[in-house]
Amino acid sequence: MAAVTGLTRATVSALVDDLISGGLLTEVDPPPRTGAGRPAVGLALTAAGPAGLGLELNVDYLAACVVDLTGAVRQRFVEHADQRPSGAPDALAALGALAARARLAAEADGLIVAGAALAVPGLVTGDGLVRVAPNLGWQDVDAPALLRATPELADLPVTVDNEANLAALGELRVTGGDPTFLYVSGEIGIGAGLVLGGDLYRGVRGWSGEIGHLTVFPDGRPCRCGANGCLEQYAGQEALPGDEPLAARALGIALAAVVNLLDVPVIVLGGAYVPYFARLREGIEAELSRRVLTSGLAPVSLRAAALGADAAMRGAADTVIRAVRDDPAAWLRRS
Amino acid sequence: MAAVTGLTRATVSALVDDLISGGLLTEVDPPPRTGAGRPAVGLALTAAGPAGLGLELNVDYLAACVVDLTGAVRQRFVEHADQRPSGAPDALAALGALAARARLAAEADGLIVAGAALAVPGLVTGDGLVRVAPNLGWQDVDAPALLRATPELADLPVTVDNEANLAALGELRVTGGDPTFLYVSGEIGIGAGLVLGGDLYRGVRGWSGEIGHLTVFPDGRPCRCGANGCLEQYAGQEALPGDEPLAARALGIALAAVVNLLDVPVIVLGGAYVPYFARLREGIEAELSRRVLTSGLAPVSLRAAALGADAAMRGAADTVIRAVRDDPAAWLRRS
DNA sequence: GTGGATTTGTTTATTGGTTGAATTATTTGG
DNA sequence: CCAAATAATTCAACCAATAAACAAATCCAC
Repeated sequence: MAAVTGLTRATVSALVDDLISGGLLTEVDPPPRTGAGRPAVGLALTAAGPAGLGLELNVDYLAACVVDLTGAVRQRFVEHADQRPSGAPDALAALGALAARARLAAEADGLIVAGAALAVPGLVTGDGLVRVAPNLGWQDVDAPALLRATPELADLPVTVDNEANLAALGELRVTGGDPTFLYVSGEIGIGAGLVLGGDLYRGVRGWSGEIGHLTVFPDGRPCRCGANGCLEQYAGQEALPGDEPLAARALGIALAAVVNLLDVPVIVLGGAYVPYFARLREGIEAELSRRVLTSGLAPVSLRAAALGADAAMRGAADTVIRAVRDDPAAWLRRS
Repeated sequence: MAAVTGLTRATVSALVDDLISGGLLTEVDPPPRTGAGRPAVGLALTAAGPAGLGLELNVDYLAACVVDLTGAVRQRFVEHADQRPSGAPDALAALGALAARARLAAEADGLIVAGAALAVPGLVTGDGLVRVAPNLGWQDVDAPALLRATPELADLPVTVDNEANLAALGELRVTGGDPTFLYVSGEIGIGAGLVLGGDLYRGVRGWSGEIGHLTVFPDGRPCRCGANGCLEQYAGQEALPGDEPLAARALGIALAAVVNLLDVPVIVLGGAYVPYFARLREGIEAELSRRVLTSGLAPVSLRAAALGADAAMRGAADTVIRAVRDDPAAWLRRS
């Protein structure tokens, strides 16, 4: 560890001691030997320390999970039900009940839930206000306040973010490899989460990733947003089943724009695109190689998401874990 | 300063002393009084310390300037000549001669040139290799090596970057206000520089900003890149004069894509677009308000660049200055 | 086996940069 | 002219990291 961080061994020892006594690290069996010398002590993130509560409220389901420091899913609850008729207060109360069950089960298991993060399909401001969630029929909903109305969650810090953004983070955690990629989530609408150098790019106001409304055919089909020819009208969950070649062409045109603009080397298709991936791939790649200026220098890599419908809630839980991991001293002060 | 940084006054004094004795700060007249108490000592970046050499090699001109720590342009040389027939070695030798004149004049004036940065219209890798510069006819040119062949520049660290990227940085320096914006440079081709939170986003391989090849009309005019309907074919310097309404529509469609994707609140049009701005504005804004999903929540601000043709070389010089400013201790160790 | 080489981890004194409290300096306002 | 206010410096104390020596635990060669 000293070699990796550039710190001296003495410093690393002191810091590791703090993390062990603070319950963030545990000593485990030593790693396999590599040659002569005293064997190193194995270190691992503890499975019994702080954990993150990941929540998702989507059009047709509620979900809650608890993920520990090692990234393992320790609790998982999903409830399928159309949330559109409920209205925001009832929907968030139902999610609160689910979240409370997940939290209590996790804490009975020795975990300490450090915070919660909520994924919603809509535009969210930095303080958790859901400005618009078209497919839920929401407008200006104070989601953290409604969620904390559940007594068992009243003491938890709650953040809210767009569903595609958090799904992208969930994917990042799993893939490990590429720290820069675009995650495209095909649901009723089409959202995207942009991960640049391992960090989610949210935009100045948190409204980035609205790839569903990129113009593909300027005089094309009218969209419910008021414009014409939006990607969503050709590659959304409703347009997709009938006409995969057109959907692939539209996706390819939109994704080529992203790559030309941002030099993103990897694109991950998630949500409803996963089962269609084999049928879409060739058509998308044809447009990418034709329209991306640098495709001759380095091809764009296209793949299906590794996580399924859990991606957003996993990513949500991960933001909580990540906050602890990025500033463990703050967590130690808190305990 | 202590209040702003959160450091104690004692610490600030010590650091400021170092910067003054190192020749980066000077004491100036005190700021206007605000009430009782001992007046504060005024501090300003010194005009006689390190400076940046900003260079630009473009299709029809060469340019060099020296900018001091305060941001003032202390030397400026421009030479108009078509660079396409010359070839890379001759063009860079001519630019080297111009740069040497600028450097010598600046150093006679008490400045110390800390480094050079070069703007070129092409795709550049992280180590300064120009992979492709289509409008110059260049391919795989080691620009730093060719530039340092000029004896007076042999000792300077040289970086190379895309012209639109550096122009965006130049504009950032001047505007001061918005730390997140897209700069669109209309030349023979169309390039863009993306400034996110005060930092230039270059992409994984440094190939971001190729907005000229965003697809606007998928079955439209053939482009020299091999695709159809690229923005460049409708809003490039050659297509522009005839048909401003079409150009504005094409630009609006492409810029709406950028805003939907990245939530960028400000767009700056530079280069050849500056004289056309009044004629393009209305058409672009119409498309933006129609096609940007969040245009109802917060309108996109559109304006013409403040710097003219000097933007790229000013931005280039600024990268050198910025390196000193961001790590003054490294500069002090060097001297 | 035994001893040297090798690697890991701890101990110790030292360093460098920051803090906090007290002190000095310089102005305004009554 | 004095009190209040603000600015800047001095100096002892502290903290985190360093460097170097030392102790511990293993492999390997003989």
